[in-house]
Amino acid sequence: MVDYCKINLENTINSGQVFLWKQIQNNWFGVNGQDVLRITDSGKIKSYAKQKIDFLREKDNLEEILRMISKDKTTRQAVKKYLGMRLLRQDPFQCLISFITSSNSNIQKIKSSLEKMSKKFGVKVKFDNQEFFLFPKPEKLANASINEIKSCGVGYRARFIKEAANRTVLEKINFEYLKKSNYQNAKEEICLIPGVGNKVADCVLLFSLNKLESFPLDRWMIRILEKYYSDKFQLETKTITEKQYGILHEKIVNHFGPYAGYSQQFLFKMERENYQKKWL
DNA sequence: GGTGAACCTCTATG
DNA sequence: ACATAGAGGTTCA
Repeated sequence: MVDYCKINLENTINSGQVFLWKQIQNNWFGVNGQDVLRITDSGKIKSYAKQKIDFLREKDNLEEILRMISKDKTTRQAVKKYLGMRLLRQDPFQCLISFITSSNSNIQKIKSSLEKMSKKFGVKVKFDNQEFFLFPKPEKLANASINEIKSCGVGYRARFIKEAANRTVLEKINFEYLKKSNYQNAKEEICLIPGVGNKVADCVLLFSLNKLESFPLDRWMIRILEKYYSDKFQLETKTITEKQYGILHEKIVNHFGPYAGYSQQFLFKMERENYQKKWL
């Protein structure tokens, strides 16, 4: 087995993609929508709901992708160091709510809010002799009051969460349609949801809707671009406006190619680890 | 079209 | 103890 084939689950889970995962002995357990997954260190998945989903994106041609995104010294280094890290294919609704919750927040707080939300609005299940709370169904959050949602510690984001859930129920957002649609179109659609801007949209597109050219630009990525790519991606304004975000994204895809999202994940992981941030 | 402020909440820092 | 800054952003004026 060539080493790029071997997954590093810990690095994968702790790379800012998912928030409701924990390690129990040699297994990782995580809530994924209306399902709970158990993954062994070697990457074998057991699904509570007996779903067959390619959660670890095992059908991606990693050899080709890693070769294609290794366009410069920085990415080559990041890819080499975190070779076993993968992008995950998450439940779209959970992913959407997670990243609406993430805005102007931090990992610990996002985790705590999502755990509270699952506990309050999700169904309790038993899997492998452990208790889990599934992620709330869209109807449940759509019917909840703003104050009930606020009690999960999400603050002003509560109304965004309710509205996103509501639009999902009413099929104003249709994830299956967005999966089939192209990047630009899917992004425009998803940005119509209040609380969803460029960054949150790109996270949802990359982590749950298979848009591998998404390249979420948050504070960290901007910092990384300034540090390693100041020659390639000159920032034209002080703050990243809607227009600048688009221009920057185009330059990024021109440089990294159609799998730019993978490069983002490696760069992000490397920089975070360099700063030795606690993920918890 | 770009800028700056406000926004919930929690934590780290002084 | 208390104030202030900052955090995987977005919206509004």
